[in-house]
Amino acid sequence: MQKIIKTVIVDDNTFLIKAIQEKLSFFDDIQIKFTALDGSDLLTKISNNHNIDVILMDIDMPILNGIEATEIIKKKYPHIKVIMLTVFDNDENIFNAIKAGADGYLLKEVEPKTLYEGIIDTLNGGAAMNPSIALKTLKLLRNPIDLDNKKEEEIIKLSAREIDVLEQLSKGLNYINIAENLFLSPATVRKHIENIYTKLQVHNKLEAVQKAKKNNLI
Amino acid sequence: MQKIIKTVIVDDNTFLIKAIQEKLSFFDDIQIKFTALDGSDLLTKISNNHNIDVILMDIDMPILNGIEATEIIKKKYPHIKVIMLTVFDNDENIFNAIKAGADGYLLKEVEPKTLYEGIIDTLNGGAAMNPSIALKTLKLLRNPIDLDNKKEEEIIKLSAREIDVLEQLSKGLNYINIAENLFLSPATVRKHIENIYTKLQVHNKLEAVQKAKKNNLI
DNA sequence: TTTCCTATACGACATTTGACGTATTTGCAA
DNA sequence: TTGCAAATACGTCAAATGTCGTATAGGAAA
Repeated sequence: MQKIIKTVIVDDNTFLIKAIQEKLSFFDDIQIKFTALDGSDLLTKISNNHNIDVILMDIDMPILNGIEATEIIKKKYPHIKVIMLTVFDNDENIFNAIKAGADGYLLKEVEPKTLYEGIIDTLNGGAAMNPSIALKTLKLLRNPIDLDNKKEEEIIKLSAREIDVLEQLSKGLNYINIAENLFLSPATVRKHIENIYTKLQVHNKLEAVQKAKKNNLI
Repeated sequence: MQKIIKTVIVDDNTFLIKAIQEKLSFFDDIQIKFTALDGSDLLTKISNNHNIDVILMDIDMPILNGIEATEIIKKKYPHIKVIMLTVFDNDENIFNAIKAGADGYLLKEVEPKTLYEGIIDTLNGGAAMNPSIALKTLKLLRNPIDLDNKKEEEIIKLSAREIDVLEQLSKGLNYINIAENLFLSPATVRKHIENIYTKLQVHNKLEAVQKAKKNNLI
């Protein structure tokens, strides 16, 4: 018995959606649950039904593009696999898509069989990739230069003391231990952390540490 | 008319060389120019004849291993494509091979057709990669931290389900949300996390996520 | 076949965390 | 000098987390 693969297609071009649907129509175990015309449309629809295995995502879309949408989807529903399916294969898009958490990156001209195998591979814990894309990822790995630069970071200002606390927090220490290390009362540590959360607009340790790392605060 | 692909196989195990030769024997346009038993053997032979299209390179070999050999080959003969063909798929080897300039990375258990297509793709300016390898390169790209601080990672074995849960955990989701996403009871999520903690020998989310990232489990 | 592991699930309990309000001291800048 | 931000600190409460025990079903391994 084969498991049905619940699939979603996101593309602002209805002709291309049709084309993808036709490519997948050969395979009985692929079921298109729904389609969306841009990222925000996808988010709306998926909030009602996140029982989805894989999303085939275009990049260039109005309102909310595929990379932004991927970031949100992977954050909220990490179990859903996202495969970028696009005509663009420039380094920026590839790298940003990977950073956003994409599980694969294929070009739209892909053969039906290759697309299908890519979906299967991805669901089996691999990653789907065009050979040309694969080469670009190798190059990116060799030149980690481009990895850091750019990105307009919001200017988040934490006090030196708050950074101290955050640093400790990032090591997985609890309030008591942090207090001991910094010669503070646990109550103070809690207050610092409360203030940090407010400034970073997060609600728990993990998010705080992640956001801090992303903004090079620690 | 098809162009003949001049191929070299490098492996210290003659049985495996034979196996690879047999896999490629189905394809008329593949011509095995010669084989070598280790990196230095390869260098000797290739200095007499570098009219070669592609080298299938084992990693674990005496005298001069596949990664060192790749580095030298790519420096001296950049036009020759090198595809790693090995049983090892640990991060170190993958990353080092890529750094050394490998154009592809396949596992030895590869299907004949996949191997052949990998060679073709590579010669056409792409990169050959197993889906599982592809995923590892993506993870390496997302976590450029681990590129430096390798060292023999302890072998931690988590079940696929546990990795699912850990992935969700790493996004900062709470038990309830993880349960919803994975269609589980929160109690089960808690139990999974409990088991994860035991295996990773940690005692909270943050430590678990950090250790998991360090070991490229997520 | 039996055994072991995995995935699933529930309950209970103590601890930790996150959110809120409040308050005192200190040092720097307006 | 005044005022304000930062650092310090306490208390309370609800929610989330970490730890323990237990249990069942299914599948893989021995």
